[in-house]
Amino acid sequence: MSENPRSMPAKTRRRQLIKATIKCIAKNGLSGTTMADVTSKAGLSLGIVNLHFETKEKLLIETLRFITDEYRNGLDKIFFNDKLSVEEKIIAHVSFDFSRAITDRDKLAVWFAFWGETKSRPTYMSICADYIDEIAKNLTSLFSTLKKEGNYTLVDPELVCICYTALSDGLWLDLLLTPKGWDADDAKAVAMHYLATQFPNNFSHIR
Amino acid sequence: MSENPRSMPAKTRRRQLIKATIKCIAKNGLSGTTMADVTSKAGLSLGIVNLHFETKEKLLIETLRFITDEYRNGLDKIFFNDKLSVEEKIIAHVSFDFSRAITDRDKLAVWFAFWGETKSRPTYMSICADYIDEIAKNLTSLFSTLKKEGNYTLVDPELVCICYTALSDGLWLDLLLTPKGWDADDAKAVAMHYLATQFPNNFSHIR
DNA sequence: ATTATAAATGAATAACTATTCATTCAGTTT
DNA sequence: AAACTGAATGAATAGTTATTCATTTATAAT
Repeated sequence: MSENPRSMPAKTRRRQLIKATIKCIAKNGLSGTTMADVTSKAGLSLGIVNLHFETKEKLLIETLRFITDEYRNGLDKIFFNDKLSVEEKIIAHVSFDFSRAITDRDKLAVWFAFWGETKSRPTYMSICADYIDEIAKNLTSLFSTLKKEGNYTLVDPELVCICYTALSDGLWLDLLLTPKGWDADDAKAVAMHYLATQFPNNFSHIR
Repeated sequence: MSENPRSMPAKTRRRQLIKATIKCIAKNGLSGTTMADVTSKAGLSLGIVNLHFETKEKLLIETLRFITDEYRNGLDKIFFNDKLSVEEKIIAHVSFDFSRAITDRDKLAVWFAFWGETKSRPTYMSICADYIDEIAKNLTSLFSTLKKEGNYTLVDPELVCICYTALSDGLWLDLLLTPKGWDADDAKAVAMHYLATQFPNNFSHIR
């Protein structure tokens, strides 16, 4: 237990507990996750969650926020990277969506656990609504720019953004539910296949 | 309470309880649904769930099966309808996916409640795995036939099936989460937009 | 009309789990 | 080294909820 000295900075402990919570949610679901589970998985004592998060509900919300921030920050780094062309940004966006960090089963389970639990949906929406909107705007503007640059006169950037977003949600669900014989690279190929229908000169034949 | 005579056929009571369960899951989530909630929503007494379903878990499973069967049966009627052309069958499939009966918010909430709850996922998979596979096979064969009939040499029917299925899953999630300004007809239009990219001679300009 | 059968009830029980807080302990200051 | 500080512990508490089952009630059979 050299990993667990008696005393640690609060941030470290909080992160340690959030990591344990992600694993517990993935194994037992939101409501199946007990304080005893989380703390024992973290190798700590039962009372420590209340010390650092006050309530179970707040621990769960912070766990969602952790994953949410990770996703938003990853995409922001791509959107605001001046060294990338529009085409490269879109490819980077898709690669990120189906990267190891995002398609990690435990983390996917947390997303869908919150989406499936109506009780926490209002809270979820208030956490996510803004950044979902921001991501949609950014992605739409990328499609819009590529439309101009590539003379794709028939493309509807907003529609493509909605379709791509729904498609990736559905592919994440597949990755979560499907036990074997299907991985993040396969899912990414499906997403690229759709983009190739809209921007054939940019995305066809890309593996 | 003329709706609730003291004694009723078991099937009627079971269906009555399942209907109430769907509403409760939509309002409070899987684990937030209590026996007291369900029975009072059904206007019956607390003990009746145990009488008809033995346990809460079995009631939840039967509720999932009810919705599952409804979906499968609806699609089967389309697939095995000899009077429809392949094109008509595909359109009917999409129309069904985004029909009132399927995009009912309460029912969508039940789907995602189960997908989000890892604990019941093995049970869920055993209920759904077979028919999911069957639906995929049927849909793929429709795309395959349309490819031949329409001389769409570049289309990959299996890929289109996977992509359409993921897309509709994602659109259902949007319908569940998005509060306003977006309905089943909008979602259907997105799905048709994708099919039009693959079979432009059949599905373009269809509202 | 009387008895038999099955459905339905809901108070009582048993099990589970979030939360509290008095106590313990490690590291720091004086 | 003695006193202090705050992080960490975990037994005890309080609240919730699935499940049981003795009793009640409606319907069917004789």
